[in-house]
Amino acid sequence: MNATLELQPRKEPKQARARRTFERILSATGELLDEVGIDHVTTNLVAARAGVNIASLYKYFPNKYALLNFLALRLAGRQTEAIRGYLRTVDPATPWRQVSDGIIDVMVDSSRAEPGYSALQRAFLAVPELHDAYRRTSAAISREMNGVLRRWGIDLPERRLDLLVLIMGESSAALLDLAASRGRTYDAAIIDELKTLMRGYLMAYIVPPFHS
Amino acid sequence: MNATLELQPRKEPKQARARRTFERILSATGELLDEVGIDHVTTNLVAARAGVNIASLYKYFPNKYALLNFLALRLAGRQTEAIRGYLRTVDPATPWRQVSDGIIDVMVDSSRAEPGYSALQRAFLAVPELHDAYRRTSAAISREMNGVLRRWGIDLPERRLDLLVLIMGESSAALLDLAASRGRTYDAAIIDELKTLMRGYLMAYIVPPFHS
DNA sequence: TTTGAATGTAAGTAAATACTTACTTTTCTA
DNA sequence: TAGAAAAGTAAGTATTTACTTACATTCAAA
Repeated sequence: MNATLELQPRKEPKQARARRTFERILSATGELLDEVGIDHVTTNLVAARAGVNIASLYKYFPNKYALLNFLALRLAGRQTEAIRGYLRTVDPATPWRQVSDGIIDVMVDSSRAEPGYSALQRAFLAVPELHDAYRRTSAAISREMNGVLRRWGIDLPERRLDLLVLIMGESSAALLDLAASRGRTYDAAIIDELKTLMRGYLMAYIVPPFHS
Repeated sequence: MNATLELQPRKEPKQARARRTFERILSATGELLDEVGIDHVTTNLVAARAGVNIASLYKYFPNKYALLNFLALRLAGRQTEAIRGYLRTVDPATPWRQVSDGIIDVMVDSSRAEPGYSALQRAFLAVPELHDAYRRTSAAISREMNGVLRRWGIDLPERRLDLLVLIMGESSAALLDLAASRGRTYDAAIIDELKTLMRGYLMAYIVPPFHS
């Protein structure tokens, strides 16, 4: 719609009280995204849930999409960080199948800890205002994963690797969302299938006879 | 929100002129879903794009979600029908990998022919009002696919098969959406990867050594 | 302890949005 | 071809929604 919509926060909270207000706005947004869906999340509703005045919300965010954008980037950043952390600690000798499963477990844990995550993941593509956040997030995850894929012996040009990561990221996101949407606890059966799905995909590239 | 929101059309168009109006409303909805995203699709905008009075829209649909619900069910029904048609005509001796690829091609073709399809597929889970349409659609596709999976030698209880179909459907939908969202022509590279993804998943169940 | 900066809010406004009413025009049927 | 049913619309209304203004309170540095 408006090509030049400002998506950055107006200012950072500096005092402790302000940081609490800021965080309560973000938590409320995440909760409401899960509860009522992005269609029904309004800034007035967020402020009410957070227990702050609507004017306070607009002290920190110039508009609704800046708020969603900030939350989306934060949650995606935490998820990327969790994956990075896992990859740092995992024994390099661990079989790739196990690492693949491990990454999925990390994503589940980190999504579970963050209300609104899967709703936002979905909104990334549905809401034009969030496209940019989506692209930056994808790029960050690609950087993290490209090295892993190479270590597993997948020898492809950078662009191809990015594509693989994109495929894995999108299908994982969709299935995590699905697993979360049926009851508030993640559906373990769906998570298991997601692991199988990822292993099958990777096998096509790691175990040569199955390539195409 | 409102637990008893009516989601059925108010009435069917009976005369030819009325059918045209009805169709123009639906086309406009599909186009706008692609162009501005579900967040910015309003009934007034739909009516304007369709070139009909807003009151005409409400002659046929009691509210906005009934319109989205109707369109979602129609598009999903057409996609299911296209798959059914493909499966009827395909030679039973065709290798499963080829059939798997074929189904994806059918889905691509049928999505391409229907503006708004991928946006609605995404909205299915994001908008609570569409949850029911989603469940019915999933069930219809399961009926279609369960037989195929059995013919390919996947011997699992009905509930398990439903789960596999759900996984395949969701990841396909996500990647079709992705393929459509980057430029209006479907990104062929993503479609290829989707085929690899599905074959890898099916292999885990069809080729025993790779199960688990 | 003063004072300015940071934080917070009461009470709005303008615009957007979902939806209706009251009426006219078109089409079908007997 | 009259009359009724179906279809269509001009012109709204009520509500929601995003966002602001003008002012009050709290905090921290001097």
